[in-house]
Amino acid sequence: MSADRLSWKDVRDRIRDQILQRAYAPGDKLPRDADIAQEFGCARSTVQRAMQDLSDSGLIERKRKGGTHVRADPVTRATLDIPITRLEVEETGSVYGYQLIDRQVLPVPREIAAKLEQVEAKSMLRVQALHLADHKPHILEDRWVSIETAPEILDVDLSRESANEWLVRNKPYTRFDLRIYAIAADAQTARMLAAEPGDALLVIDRTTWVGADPITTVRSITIPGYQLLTKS
Amino acid sequence: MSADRLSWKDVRDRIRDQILQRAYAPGDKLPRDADIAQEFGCARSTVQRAMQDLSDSGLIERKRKGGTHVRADPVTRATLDIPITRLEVEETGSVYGYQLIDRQVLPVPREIAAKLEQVEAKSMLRVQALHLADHKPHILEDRWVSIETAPEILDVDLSRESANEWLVRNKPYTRFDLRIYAIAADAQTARMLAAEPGDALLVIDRTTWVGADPITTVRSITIPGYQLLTKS
DNA sequence: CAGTGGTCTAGACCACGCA
DNA sequence: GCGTGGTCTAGACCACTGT
Repeated sequence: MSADRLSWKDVRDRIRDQILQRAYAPGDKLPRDADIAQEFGCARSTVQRAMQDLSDSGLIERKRKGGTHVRADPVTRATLDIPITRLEVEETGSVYGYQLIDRQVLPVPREIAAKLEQVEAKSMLRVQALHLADHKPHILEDRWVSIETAPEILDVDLSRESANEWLVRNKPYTRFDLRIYAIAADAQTARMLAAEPGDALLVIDRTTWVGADPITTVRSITIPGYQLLTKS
Repeated sequence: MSADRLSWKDVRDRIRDQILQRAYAPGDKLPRDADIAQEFGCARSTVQRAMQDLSDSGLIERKRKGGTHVRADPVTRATLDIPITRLEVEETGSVYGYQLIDRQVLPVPREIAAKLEQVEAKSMLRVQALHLADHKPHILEDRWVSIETAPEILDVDLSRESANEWLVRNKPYTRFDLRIYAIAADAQTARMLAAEPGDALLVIDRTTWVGADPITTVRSITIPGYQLLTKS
């Protein structure tokens, strides 16, 4: 009934338990991988795999020559999945809808250029759109798309397909930046989202690059009551 | 000048580039690991390591027998690190401060019990406290701590050490839940945070368990303008 | 049943970083 | 320098799951 071989998850769980039970306190040094492997009777690479997982989850810190230590300053490390808005809506069983509000090629304001880490401010495509769930407002997005990096966006019929979806499917990025904050709805935003002026709204700013080239920066304003949940 | 051996990161980058350049489109099937290994002239486990990374970052999906596919519904997957509040403040170069507002053993409201996934509502320790940065309000926390799971909390001098810090250092969890949303400041909250009533505030709810036993649930209300940033 | 990813092993060498 | 984690290899077997 008992496994005669240890999997890396078994090793991980045993080490984690030892840490939770204070056999090793925060800041303490753990034995070398090789010693742990010998103690557990498994290969060193199995211990290595377990340690990698514990390190990823923020429980321990590993350094060459320095060894493995229990983190002295524990962090809560969470994973946030931000799907395409359409899928997010459909996953709750709601009907997804989409409205293009505005689409213009405009000179880029200074603060948008800064977000994209661009020195010279050229013209970009600005797209404002509303995502609907069950025919009611869900997320209002205000987006700038680089025409240099993604010229094809000019040929996309953005009244049919959201820039969100087109970009995610057609312009993969290599790097991105997310920031999350709260704003109070102004009169115009409130009208668009069918909210009251002054309502507190969660906002998600996302900027993406491919290499050093900026693709897009978007400010997604959610309806009152919207919550972000972590996966694990 | 050139590495004669491929590292798993090299393999990952080459595969990622092929995906970015549409050699494989969303939904497409990639070759078997063994074939890729042969093509690249490396061991299969090296390809496996690369694939694991791409899978973790949400670019591909892998199934036994099913093979490896480029994700048809790309997600933005971010990592969120939430440190101890004191360290978060000190990292910005500010002076950290802390004030205990209230500490009482109270019967648990129904909605708090629900958050903790508890059926019977027993008494818990409720702690309200304010974290300061440079002597100004920073985060207001409203916390419930399970006396059954963490009885030692009753002996901690919470006017000196924050429950946040004590718990993180002394009650490691095995599971947690995070939710992030926005609220408008009510009169009392505004007063505590030196904000204006109606200000939009970012709120982080965190609940932790060890096994099936609840440890604590906390609602952290941040000052106006607070931003959450992702790590990568 | 059979194909594919997941894991384990044993051994080797490398790279980083502290002394 | 030298100790420790990081990685690579080659091969084997396992486990899941589609056909």
